[in-house]
Amino acid sequence: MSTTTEERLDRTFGALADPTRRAILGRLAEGEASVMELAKPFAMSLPGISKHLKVLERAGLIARGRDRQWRPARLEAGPLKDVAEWTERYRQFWEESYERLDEYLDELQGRGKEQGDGSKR
Amino acid sequence: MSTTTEERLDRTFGALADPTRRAILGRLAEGEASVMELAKPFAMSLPGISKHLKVLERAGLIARGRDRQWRPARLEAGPLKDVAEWTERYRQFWEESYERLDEYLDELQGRGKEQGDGSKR
DNA sequence: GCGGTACTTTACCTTTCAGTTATTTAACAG
DNA sequence: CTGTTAAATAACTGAAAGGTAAAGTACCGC
Repeated sequence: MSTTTEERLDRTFGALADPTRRAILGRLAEGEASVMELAKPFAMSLPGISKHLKVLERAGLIARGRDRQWRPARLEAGPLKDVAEWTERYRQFWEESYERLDEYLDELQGRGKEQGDGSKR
Repeated sequence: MSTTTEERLDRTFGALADPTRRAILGRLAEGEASVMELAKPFAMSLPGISKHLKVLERAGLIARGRDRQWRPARLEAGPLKDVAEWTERYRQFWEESYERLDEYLDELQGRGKEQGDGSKR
């Protein structure tokens, strides 16, 4: 039951795989907000928003407070750090493609005449 | 039809929200591999792996080649760059908590006497 | 062509997900 | 206590996800 890193990433990525939930996080980056406030930009019922908040809460991306009849939500970015760290491992691969693109552009510009090119790898 | 950034992020985060698929990407970071090779570590049928590969391909995270009867997959990290950039916006929020922790530790250690501190925010 | 290897596709099943409306709980204002 | 506002919960629906077994496709070696 001890929620492994893998399970945490599952929930975090799962929570982020929805535009409404990402937009809610975007709003919360500006400060905490009530459910009504969070719902305003969306053509969605309140229970719908409530459900999204529960998903975000389960992923640890938000925490809920209490202010009289309001239950404000606030951003908890811890899981996003895990996402950033997971992603970081692949940085070389997307930077690499720019390197290859640069090479290719060099080739086009100047000495463009190596061979017919059978396979990329 | 023009696949917006939002839709691309949906598919990317969605694809990453599964441990099998993340493990496949991890394997592909070491170089391209056939479906059999990719399937080996998992207790899952070949069609299962095939489906996961299709999800990854739709998200643009892998590309498929052809080498005789094999259809090797290779990593395409472009979408991960988008993830890194999306996440970056929230960096201040997870670093912020460490700052507060640092402050707290400073307070405990040495000059613990700024003010009474009524509310955490 | 035939048999084997490496997949992909199809058809199906079960579980989860995103959304709804209707009902219930909680906190306040008179 | 009554009514109103804020939100959560329940019950339901349709669609998508994740898995399987079985059939189909593509390529190779002989």
